[in-house]
Amino acid sequence: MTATPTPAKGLATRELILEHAYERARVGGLEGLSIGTLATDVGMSKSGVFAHFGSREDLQLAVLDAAARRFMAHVLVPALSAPRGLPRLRAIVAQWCEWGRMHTSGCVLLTAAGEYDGREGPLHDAVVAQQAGWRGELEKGIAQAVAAGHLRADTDAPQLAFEIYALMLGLHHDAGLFGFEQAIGRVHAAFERLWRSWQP
Amino acid sequence: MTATPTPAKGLATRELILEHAYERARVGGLEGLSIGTLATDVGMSKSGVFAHFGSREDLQLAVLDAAARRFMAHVLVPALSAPRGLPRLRAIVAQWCEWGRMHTSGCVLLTAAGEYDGREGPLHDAVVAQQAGWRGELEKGIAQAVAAGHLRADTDAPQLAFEIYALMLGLHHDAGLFGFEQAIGRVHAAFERLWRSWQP
DNA sequence: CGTAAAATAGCACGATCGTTCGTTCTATTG
DNA sequence: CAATAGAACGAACGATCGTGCTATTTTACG
Repeated sequence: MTATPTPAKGLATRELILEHAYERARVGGLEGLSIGTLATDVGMSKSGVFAHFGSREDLQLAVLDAAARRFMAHVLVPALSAPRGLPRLRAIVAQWCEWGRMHTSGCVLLTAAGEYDGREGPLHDAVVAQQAGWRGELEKGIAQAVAAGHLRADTDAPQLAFEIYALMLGLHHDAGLFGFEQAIGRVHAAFERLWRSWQP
Repeated sequence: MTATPTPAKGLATRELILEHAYERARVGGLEGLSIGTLATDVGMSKSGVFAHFGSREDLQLAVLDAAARRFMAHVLVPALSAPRGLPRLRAIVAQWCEWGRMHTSGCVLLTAAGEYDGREGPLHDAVVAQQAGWRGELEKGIAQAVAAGHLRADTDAPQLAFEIYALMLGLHHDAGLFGFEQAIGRVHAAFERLWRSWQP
């Protein structure tokens, strides 16, 4: 069926490692990743794991990238099948909430934002680029909703995108500490108020 | 003047260690704290530092507690001199924003929430207790504003407290990644809308 | 001043860290 | 079959980790 275009067979191993690393990073963050424990997870030697990435930092970058791809595939891609404008925006939020439910025990992207927002280096740059890109997607969706007349013409897209993001941060925060069910109720209520306050 | 009731002189050393540890934890989190580097910071031996806390975990708990005390002293205490109700609530938010400006490079309390929300143990419990306590203070302030007629009588205090907290999470997130000045503008705009939507 | 207690230093331990190196195994290719 | 490239292993490295122990120094008190 799906023939591997590149003959690389050991590339599947790399993917397997990233899968385990992703789960580890959800709990302990990218900074908590260690090649030794990771090697035990996948049943390989430390040097075997190490060879796939060349350095711990490159492993962390690969995990961050994998997390971003997962997020986009789970949140943005399904929402694109909803009609442009507010419906798609609502679909994005709905998928995002579902993502939050699946990641109550920790999200790699948000954890990474907290880990590297005060430092320098490739990981910081990657986090900023990832976050800026996602914010841009949000703003694009908002602009489409404005163009479709679903939101007020004078809607401040970056402002609304910020408030949406803030609510999702609140969801993740409260879900992790106080439980998802309570948090998602608050988020839904807040979003209804938010949409209403920007409706034309 | 202020005579030390307990004769402990070396207790000042403990405070000095906590001061350095607090600064370290702002960047690297409580999980990034190491007794070795901390000892170098304060110019002591590892064992000398270690003896003040008995274990790394107790050190982390002490830093977390110190951070909470600092937060309360900087945000809640000054706001208590403002009149009850909405003015005090606004004062809390204002002081909180100022706290956020001072901690653009990382806040121990928020970092800790992200580090331990998916784990078990004393640190998790301490974080939950700290966050629940602060949320309770917010709700108390909201209830007073409702009682004073500054907010609608049917105001859902936990809901409003959640939304306030979410905006502050947004401030910290955006300030760390995209700069404080841009973020604080968005937060101010969002808060004005928020107060208005709950006014009687 | 002398003495008990607290504070700090020094040293060592087992463990783990990221990384390097040389070797072995496997599979593809000519 | 022989040659070659890639993948994984195993051992070792220097460093650092948290944590015990035992001296030694410093402080507080009678």
